[in-house]
Amino acid sequence: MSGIPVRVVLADDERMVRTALRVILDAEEGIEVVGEAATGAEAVSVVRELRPDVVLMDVRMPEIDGIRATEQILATLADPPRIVVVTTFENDAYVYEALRAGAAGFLLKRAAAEELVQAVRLVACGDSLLYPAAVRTLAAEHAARRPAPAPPWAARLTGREADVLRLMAAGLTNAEIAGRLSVGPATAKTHVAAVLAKTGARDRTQAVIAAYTSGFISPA
Amino acid sequence: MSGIPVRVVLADDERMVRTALRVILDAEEGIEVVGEAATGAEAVSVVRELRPDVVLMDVRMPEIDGIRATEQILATLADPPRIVVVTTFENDAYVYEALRAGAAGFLLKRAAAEELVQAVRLVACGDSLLYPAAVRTLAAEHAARRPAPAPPWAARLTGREADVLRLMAAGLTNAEIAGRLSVGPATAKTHVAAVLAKTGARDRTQAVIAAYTSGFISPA
DNA sequence: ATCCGCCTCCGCCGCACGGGGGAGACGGAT
DNA sequence: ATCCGTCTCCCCCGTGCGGCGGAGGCGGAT
Repeated sequence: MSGIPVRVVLADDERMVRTALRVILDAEEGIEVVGEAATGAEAVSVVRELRPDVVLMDVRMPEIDGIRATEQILATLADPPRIVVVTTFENDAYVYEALRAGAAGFLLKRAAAEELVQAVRLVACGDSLLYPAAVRTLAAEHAARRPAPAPPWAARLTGREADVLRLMAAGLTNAEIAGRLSVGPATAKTHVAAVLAKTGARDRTQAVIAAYTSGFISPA
Repeated sequence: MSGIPVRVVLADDERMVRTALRVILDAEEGIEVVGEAATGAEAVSVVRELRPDVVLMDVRMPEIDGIRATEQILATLADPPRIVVVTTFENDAYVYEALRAGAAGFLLKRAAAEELVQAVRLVACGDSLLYPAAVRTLAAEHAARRPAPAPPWAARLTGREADVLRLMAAGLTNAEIAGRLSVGPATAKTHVAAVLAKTGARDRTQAVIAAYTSGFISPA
């Protein structure tokens, strides 16, 4: 490292913010702020011209917001810079939008100067991402979805009943379920009735809903 | 910062890895490796005794793996250290498990020394998380789930029909839907029929399935 | 040998459901 | 003034569905 400095472009509609960031970053060894932009459109052209290593991109900007600017930069440039999206609010929607747009990192404006510097260094040298507490939410959300809220009745279902519930959740009628399982229609009905009783569902629709909401089957 | 050094504990079953990490980290200003552990159980007791700021935890270890060790540390200690999980493989399952266990960060063993150092500094100074490319997957997964696979019929549903579909997906019968919307049963039936036609569903169950799988309503 | 859980089937019955029509009222679009 | 989409409601009809009870076979547990 530190052979050639990390070249950074700042994109923010407020001059003061840009100045503050520039002061912080220019004071650092191996980091050089090479350009600024006040709008999303300007950011795109500046980046296209200067080809920086890292872009600090504000989300809220006139003309084109940071998200779209990020999309455009990543879509139109070969070997694009790593883009760190900067925002004031820890708004989930922005985080996800930024990630979807292809941002390499995400940073809050209230982040400490150290965090800012490390963020720039980090995204510059690796394919790593930097994150504020928002990731906790993302991760927790994902984690919460994984082990499922534990369906209490799932364990009580017999193997055959589980099969039937899966087929019910696929939208099959009793007759179709019977055909698929190579059993008589009466048998299918019996299993369905058992599933309804064990899931506490009033009808097959509620049973299917329970199957989805409990994670017994995934929407995918 | 740099007032008091960041105190780090290394947990990895291979001595060579521990040594390598120690060499890298000890060379850094403001970072001090204060302890090592070769097993998950050992990691728990060492951390309990030394109270470090950061723990670099290998996932694959004898007796207790890194994930469980992380869980135990976070569950039993007040003011626990920030734990960075280190692994060789970019295995998604490990990432999610680690996050679920409460790890503050995630790092690949093939990460550059710089990344390692910055990871330690980062988790030590803020509530920030550090990430390798695996986050891309996580984020992409989340992003992919957000805008939904675009339900083509959703736009074709009228406001009332959308209401009805939501109530259908809640497990209500036609009569109940009518009551909830303060309309006659016949009207509810009409709307239901329209929903079935537009979603291409054969019966209400299939319509509800479509609502779930298309993201029209969320399992949560 | 006995019990119990699971799977397999059988009837009967009531009803909500879904298909196929038609119809009136309101509002916005042109 | 006319059309069209939406919401509202009505009829009939067939049937799949769900509730009820009963039955036989088969395997494991004790």
